[in-house]
Amino acid sequence: MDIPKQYDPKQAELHHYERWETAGYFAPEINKDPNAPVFTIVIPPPNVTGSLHMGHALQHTIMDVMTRHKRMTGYRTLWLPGMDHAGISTQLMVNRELKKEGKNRHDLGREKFVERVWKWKADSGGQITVQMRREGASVDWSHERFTMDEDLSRAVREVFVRLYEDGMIYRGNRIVNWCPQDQTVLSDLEVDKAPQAGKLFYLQYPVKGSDRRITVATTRPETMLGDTAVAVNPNDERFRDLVGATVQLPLTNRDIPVIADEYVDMEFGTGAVKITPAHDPNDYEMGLRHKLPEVVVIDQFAKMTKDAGDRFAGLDRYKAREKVVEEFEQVGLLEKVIDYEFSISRCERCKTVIEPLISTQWFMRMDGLRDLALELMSEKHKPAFVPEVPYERIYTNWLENLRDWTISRQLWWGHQIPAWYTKNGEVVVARSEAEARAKAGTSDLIQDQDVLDTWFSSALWPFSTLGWPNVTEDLKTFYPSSVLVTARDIIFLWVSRMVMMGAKFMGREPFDDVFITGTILDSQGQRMSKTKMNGVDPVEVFDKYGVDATRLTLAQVGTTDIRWNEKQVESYRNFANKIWNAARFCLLNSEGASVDAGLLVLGPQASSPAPMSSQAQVGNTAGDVTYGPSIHDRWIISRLNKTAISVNQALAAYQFHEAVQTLYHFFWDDFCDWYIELTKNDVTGEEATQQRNNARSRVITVLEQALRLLHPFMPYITEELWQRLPGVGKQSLHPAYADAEPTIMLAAYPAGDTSLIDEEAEWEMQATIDLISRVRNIRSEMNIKPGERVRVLVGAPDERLRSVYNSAGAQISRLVRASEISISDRLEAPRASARAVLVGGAELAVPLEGLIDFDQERQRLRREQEKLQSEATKLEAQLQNSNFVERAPAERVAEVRNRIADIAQRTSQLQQTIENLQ
RNA sequence: AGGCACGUACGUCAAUGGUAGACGGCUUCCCUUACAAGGAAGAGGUUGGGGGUUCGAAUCCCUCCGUGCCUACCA
Repeated sequence: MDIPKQYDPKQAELHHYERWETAGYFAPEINKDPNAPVFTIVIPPPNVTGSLHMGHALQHTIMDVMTRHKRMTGYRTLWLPGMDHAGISTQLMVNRELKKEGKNRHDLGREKFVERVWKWKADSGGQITVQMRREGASVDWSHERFTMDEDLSRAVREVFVRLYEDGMIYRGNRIVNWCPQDQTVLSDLEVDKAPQAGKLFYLQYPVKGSDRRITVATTRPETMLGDTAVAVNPNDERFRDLVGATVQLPLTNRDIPVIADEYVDMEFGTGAVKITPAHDPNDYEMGLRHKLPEVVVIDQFAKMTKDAGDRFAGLDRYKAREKVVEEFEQVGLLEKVIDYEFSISRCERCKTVIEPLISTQWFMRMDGLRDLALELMSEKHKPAFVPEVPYERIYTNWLENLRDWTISRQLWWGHQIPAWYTKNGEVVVARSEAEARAKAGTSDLIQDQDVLDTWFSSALWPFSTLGWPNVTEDLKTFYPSSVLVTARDIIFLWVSRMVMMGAKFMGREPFDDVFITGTILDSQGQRMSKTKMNGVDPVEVFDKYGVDATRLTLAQVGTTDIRWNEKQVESYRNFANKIWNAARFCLLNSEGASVDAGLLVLGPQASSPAPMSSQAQVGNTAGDVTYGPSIHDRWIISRLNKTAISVNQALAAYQFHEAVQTLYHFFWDDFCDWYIELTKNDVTGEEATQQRNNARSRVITVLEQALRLLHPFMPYITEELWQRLPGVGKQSLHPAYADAEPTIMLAAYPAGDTSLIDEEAEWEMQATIDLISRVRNIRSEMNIKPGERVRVLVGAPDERLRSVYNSAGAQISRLVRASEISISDRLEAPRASARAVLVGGAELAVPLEGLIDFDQERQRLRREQEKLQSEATKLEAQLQNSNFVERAPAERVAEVRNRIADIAQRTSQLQQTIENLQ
């Protein structure tokens, strides 16, 4: 058999995915057990414009680990993929294309433009679906959905109509975030706020009928043209007499009142605020309170209107700012200008500065929906956030302070609002134009030109993708989903809205749990972003280290923020190579052997022979009777079962880091470093004896179980190797998948069996490991050449220990390169020996005639003694404390006493040894 | 401004209130017939500072210092 010495991830990544996909292994229908429990995840739909970034790779890895684990455990699993139409992003993308052709969307007109977007999607959208296949994501592509699919669009219209009929959607005039570039309204969540250096202008307004002036401070002088009041705090002594007065608004011929409002902060600026209800959200609110007129001086293109006055009309807002300041200076009303840093709002997509404008938009009333979500949390504790702290509170606090949601957008790409207007301006909301005509009693209707916020359709994702409003089999089977995996920055934008919509239209939460992943930062601790150019491309990492190594790195990120560290991936690349070579060893020694779970049951309870390796436990048939199992055989089975139990527990608790660590150490430390080494003598025998073949079968069976355990994390290498193992086949599959062709992804996940945990074997094995480590330590410290053989003398008063050492004698000799090993009840060794103290009062000596430096040896032993002594000192101090002895659990106190006794024995043995060296 | 996290080895991160660990890096030795992407043996910590609760604190409480995130507002 020809197996390369190095694992080549690309080779393994080439074929398996396609086979899994075309064979239908990802689809829930592959599971033939009618009573199988169900596990569902809906993917957070990436933007159709997007390509894979680290955040996706992280989320997908975690979702895939869970899905593959559940699938192997026998669940009917659905991981539903799809994409979001991403209104603004996509429209921008196509706009840019048009620009290159010297056109804009208005040249095409709405219909042609939308066609063009669909064409763009067909040609170059959905890069990410290719990358997801590379990742190994076991999503069911037959369930792939797009938020603009006809079915999903129908769900959108249905929800809109029902909410409208319930009075929860309304049309109104409000101040909104307006993007002058994209020509659309934006929700608060689509606006980026960032501090920026600017200036604060102090403007003086003359008070009528007096020679006083009142000074207001502003960062946006151009808006003064639309001022309709000056506000002061009612408790402010400085302005008390001015409340009710009239001021002459400079550069205009308007008179405006001085009003009093609690909102005004006396400490800030001059304590007097100019009020521009049409161009500032807070002023707008105040305007409503005081019934102030709204003078619109800036239009939707951020240019000044004619109401700004003839001199300003048509000017860009920043030009107008300069001119206003200039004119104030000329008339001597500019008091001062100071440098001032304030935060400025920009469009999240195009980065243009937002202009607050009053405009007619559609809104969703959130109070009722909010209450439904809060009720789910308080009464059913759904959804359960992982980690619960701090996300549950962040989520509920936000809900409690929720404002109405602006749902209309002035875009062409998206779900056009299902509202029609008659000639008389009547509004008809309907599921279709036909229904609208019937309702209105006329066919002379014009549909609202706006589309819905992209997040409107995303909010329906957990049920719209399953066929709602039809009550389909999918909907009945897979709703609610089991867990949502996402990043923390869309808890409000998306998670909360799905919960509200799920509660409203499905009557229950859309998912049981919400797993919030950590954030992957760059090596400087900065967030990765396109603008900073500090992102790491997951595909490049795949190419360099392999998908499996990258997945392992990402899986252990879990919920904590971490700095990206390529060294970690490299280390898991090495781990993959270790797996490869362990398998290589097994395969090179596999003649006459076969995977057989029966060989793994070696305990006294081994019972009837019934080969059922597909059972989700590590075998259950009679073991090797002819040639009794060795300690290391019993030991590795114990370790394997402990590992399986621990990994299952960790996964159930979303402890991915724990699961990865457990698997890593089981495979590398227990299986490779000890088990393979200890079993090598038997496995590499020249003669094809039953004993050799059993040993071969056993090691290959342990390997097979380990590959299953690793599969959810490392799908490619495990499948690649598993396919090569002798003895795997249909019988390896979980019973629910009995019809499928053999694949590790449908094999039964080892559950672990507590009855196969063998503490006795673990203790005995530990004694052996201890002995080997001691001899190696001596070799190393005494600078004994690797090729040089040593004699090992062991004295063990305990009979059990002697038998342990005896039975492992050959392996020990091999691993410490001993020429001979002699075990007796009392150590008798030449004076010129290096010595060590072992467990249970046993001692060890390595005769080093002519090699030993007595001084050096004494020092080595004293260091050993000191280590023990300092530990003993601490423990004794604990025992001195009567409170500890009285109050700590008896078990704990006993532990300390035992340890002290053990140390005392070792110390005195060491003392003896040192004295004998004199 | 308010709120919330975090601070552990040189680096990145673990650790139900019970002897602080892993990986990488570092030192020494070894291309020993699965693997040098490897093997063996080591060094490295008063868990940011101070105080408290407790028999016992990395862990719980207070405080200071440092870092990050979120929310609101900054006229």
